[in-house]
Amino acid sequence: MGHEMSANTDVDVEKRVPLSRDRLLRGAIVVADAGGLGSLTMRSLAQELGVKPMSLYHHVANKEEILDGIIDVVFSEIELPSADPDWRSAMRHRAISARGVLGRHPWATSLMESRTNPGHATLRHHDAVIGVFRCAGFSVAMAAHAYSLLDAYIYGFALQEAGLPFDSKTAPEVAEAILARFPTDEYPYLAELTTEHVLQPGYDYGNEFGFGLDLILDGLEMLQTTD
Amino acid sequence: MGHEMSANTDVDVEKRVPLSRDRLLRGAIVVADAGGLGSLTMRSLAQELGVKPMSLYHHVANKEEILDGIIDVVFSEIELPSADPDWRSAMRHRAISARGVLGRHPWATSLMESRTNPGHATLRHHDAVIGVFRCAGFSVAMAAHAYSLLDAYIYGFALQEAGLPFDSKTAPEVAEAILARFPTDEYPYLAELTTEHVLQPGYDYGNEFGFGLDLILDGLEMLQTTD
DNA sequence: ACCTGAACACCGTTCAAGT
DNA sequence: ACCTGAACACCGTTCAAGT
Repeated sequence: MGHEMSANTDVDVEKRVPLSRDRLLRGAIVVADAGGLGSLTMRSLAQELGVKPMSLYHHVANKEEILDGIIDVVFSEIELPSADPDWRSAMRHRAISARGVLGRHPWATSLMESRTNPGHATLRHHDAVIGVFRCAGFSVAMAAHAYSLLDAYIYGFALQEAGLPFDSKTAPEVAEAILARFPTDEYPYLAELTTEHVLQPGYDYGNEFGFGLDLILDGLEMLQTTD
Repeated sequence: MGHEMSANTDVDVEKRVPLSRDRLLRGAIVVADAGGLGSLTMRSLAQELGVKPMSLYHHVANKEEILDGIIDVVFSEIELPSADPDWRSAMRHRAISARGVLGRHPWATSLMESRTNPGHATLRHHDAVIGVFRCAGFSVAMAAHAYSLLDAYIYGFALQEAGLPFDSKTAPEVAEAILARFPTDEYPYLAELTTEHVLQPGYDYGNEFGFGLDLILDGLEMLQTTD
């Protein structure tokens, strides 16, 4: 439905614009956002772009290159950390931006596993983050530790969030359905946590992000001033 | 090669054993471990089991059920946390076990994103972890925070590790190749970190896991005693 | 009850042909 | 230079038929 609408409204505009690598990648992200990574095929992408499947091969060598490309576009959407001397707030800001971007492209996090061909935006992003730590006085080894920890947390949280069977808003209904499916006495702690926490009004799994992020930043701050 | 060997040595034994859901799932994990998730097809799995593709449908409804099933088998391989009153060491032990299991099945972490149908082993595992926190005196909300944080870190680290273009041992050669491909002056901090840290003899990315894990456990310990 | 051959509607990709 | 139709070797899955 949304897919068709986009094709209908844009088709006359897009028709005259010649296909380009950039337009191809943006189209791929639109398709993946709408229907998940499984719905992104050379044929579905071609249709989104108003072109035949074989035309795509004039702008990319194969589908692998598309996947590498859209990951790099996703990275380019994450705000670079500011050169603020306050590394903690720069890192906090950047972590929140990253989580937001990964939340808008739920297919992206799991795709990073198989991509070993980082693009320009990806490398520049990594460089900027490490730079903030180094300028704040972290040793090289400590910057590596900090970066590994922070990004593991961000990606892992995004992965968990993407895996939730509900969108944070409609949690209650679904949690209740899951709870009903398994015997409460077999998983007592899970049942307790679900009823007393997840099913409480106003619960939003997304809020858990800040807790972990601040705990990690606190720990890094302590190690740095102690060092 | 390894695939063929397994088929050759086991085919006579496996032939007489009737196909079962259990044997099917174990076979699927063998195939995915050997060639990645992309190599796991109904046809390749059937061949591994010495059977025709259509026979599989007698034991599972479809491929989705296989994916749900192997994720649950992977969860069952992770050691449950001991009922040790020392929650910190129980959690540390369990985190290391989880990371090891995910490292042996690199395809598993990214698969968790799309699985919204947790099996028995998965639920029991979650229940046991939450139980350790509750028994150690964590509030329900605090147990939820702690679990979300720890698992985000574990999954995220496993995802990063799976995405490395090298296995930890052969890091130097590959890192050098990557470094050569991009201009050092464009990514100065990345270059510095690579040459002065990653390329040092004895570097193993896997060692970063302990740093983050201990920082997180320290933070949780402090919050708990303060509370 | 368990297995299977043939067939269907899909994939990514190649190749030779069109403008 | 850019696009494409037909074809190839694959997918997951259905259905009717075998033992």
